[in-house]
Amino acid sequence: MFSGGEYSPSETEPFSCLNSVTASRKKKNKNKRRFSDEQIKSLETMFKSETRLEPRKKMQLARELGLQPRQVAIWFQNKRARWRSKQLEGDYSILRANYNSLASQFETLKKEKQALAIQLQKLNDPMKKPGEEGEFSGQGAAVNRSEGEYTTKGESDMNPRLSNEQPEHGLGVLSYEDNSIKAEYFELEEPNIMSMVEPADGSLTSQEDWVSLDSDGLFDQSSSGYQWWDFWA
Amino acid sequence: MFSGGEYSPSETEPFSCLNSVTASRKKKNKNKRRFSDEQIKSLETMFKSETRLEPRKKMQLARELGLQPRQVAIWFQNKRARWRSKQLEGDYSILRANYNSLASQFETLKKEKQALAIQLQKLNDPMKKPGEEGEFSGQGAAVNRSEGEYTTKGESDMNPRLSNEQPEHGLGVLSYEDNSIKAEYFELEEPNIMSMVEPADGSLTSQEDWVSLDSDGLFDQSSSGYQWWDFWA
DNA sequence: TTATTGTCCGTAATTAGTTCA
DNA sequence: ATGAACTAATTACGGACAATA
Repeated sequence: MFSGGEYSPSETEPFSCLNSVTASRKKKNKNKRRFSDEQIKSLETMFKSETRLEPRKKMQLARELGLQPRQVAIWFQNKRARWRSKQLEGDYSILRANYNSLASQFETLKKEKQALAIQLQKLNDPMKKPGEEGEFSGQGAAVNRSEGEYTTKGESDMNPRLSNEQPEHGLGVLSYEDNSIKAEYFELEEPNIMSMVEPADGSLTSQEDWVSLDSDGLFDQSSSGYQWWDFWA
Repeated sequence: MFSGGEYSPSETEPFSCLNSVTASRKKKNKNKRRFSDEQIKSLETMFKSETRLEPRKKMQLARELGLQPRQVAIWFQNKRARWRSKQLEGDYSILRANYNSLASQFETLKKEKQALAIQLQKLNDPMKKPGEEGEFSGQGAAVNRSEGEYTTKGESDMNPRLSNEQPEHGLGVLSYEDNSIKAEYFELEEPNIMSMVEPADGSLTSQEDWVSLDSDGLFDQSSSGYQWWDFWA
């Protein structure tokens, strides 16, 4: 029902200025902004087919919905903005999932490589005692090592190319000083995990006191205190 | 009087209703909205020390700046929101950098493993023709394989744990069917790269026609058309 | 219990700066 | 080079929710 609905400042009044009204009825009324569900639905549908509106359809839509063309235009602008930030959120969780996936693949790959190295060592020199598991430290090109010499503790200088600067934000790419991957990047974000702090909320890291959550360096340099870009933007 | 900044609807008038006013001075004046630089500066400073302020200081600050307490409160809310989304952006680029780093480490690790496998094979049976390079497909626990048996084409079922559901958004974690890492996740986002499509813009993936960018599956399932959560949210 | 207060969220609308036909 | 349309950043509002008095 929501009797209110319309509201529309109409073509003749370019500004709405919904003052007073203050002491509104508790429930209904819907005295001011917030387009009606049908208006929203139409706009949404339109947006799905084209995120930008040609003047043609803008006018038409505005007439149909009883809104000013300006309002339709603004709605589309805001919608695009909202959409972009939603996009970012989605991309983020996908990227995080991919990262976690890759990380565990990395771990198993490392184990496999270790296994191969051990086998190789056994074949190479069956008499050696199995203390430090040996591996290559090579770059993949220098494969044909003579025979028995390994450098212990591989993965040390794996790829030097990562050390280029990151002028973007003064961000320093994190050079993976040790070769353990820090396991899951952020626990895959099931809502149940955050729920200890604040039960009903679907957002990502946001919360009133999320600052206290990642205290053990899960993010390595992000999301803990505040640093670099946050203020002074 | 006070043609300048102030505006403040004052304590007596809870609503502002700034219509007309239209014909404004070109440069100065700053008609309505937009607090003055000093107000902003104070607010910003305050925010830096405490992102949420107790009613005590809210009042004081409001008096100092000639704003309604409500405005101060709202400014802080909005600021917190802006800050969070900035945070997300930062986290995203860090995560992407880490992903790229990990990906290239993964590549070199894979090469190294391959190299070991080849060596092993050579030692194992020097007479065999070097067709399919053999590897383990094992899970890391079953390391001590008898000796000569390899399964060609490793990495197939590397980690089954990734296939748990992702109820969050209906997002399907992307199971890495092939073992090539797709190289750089998104080219490290130097502004110069985007500049082919739209020169001056610092945002992340946003652009009017960014849809045409990742045509070969860089994001695998993100950022190409639109799917799941975007509309119908 | 209900009423108050504070927070976050989604969103409408405004402003300033940029782009383009 | 003027103006229409866009973007990004802001200001502001109302509703949902939680803690509290």
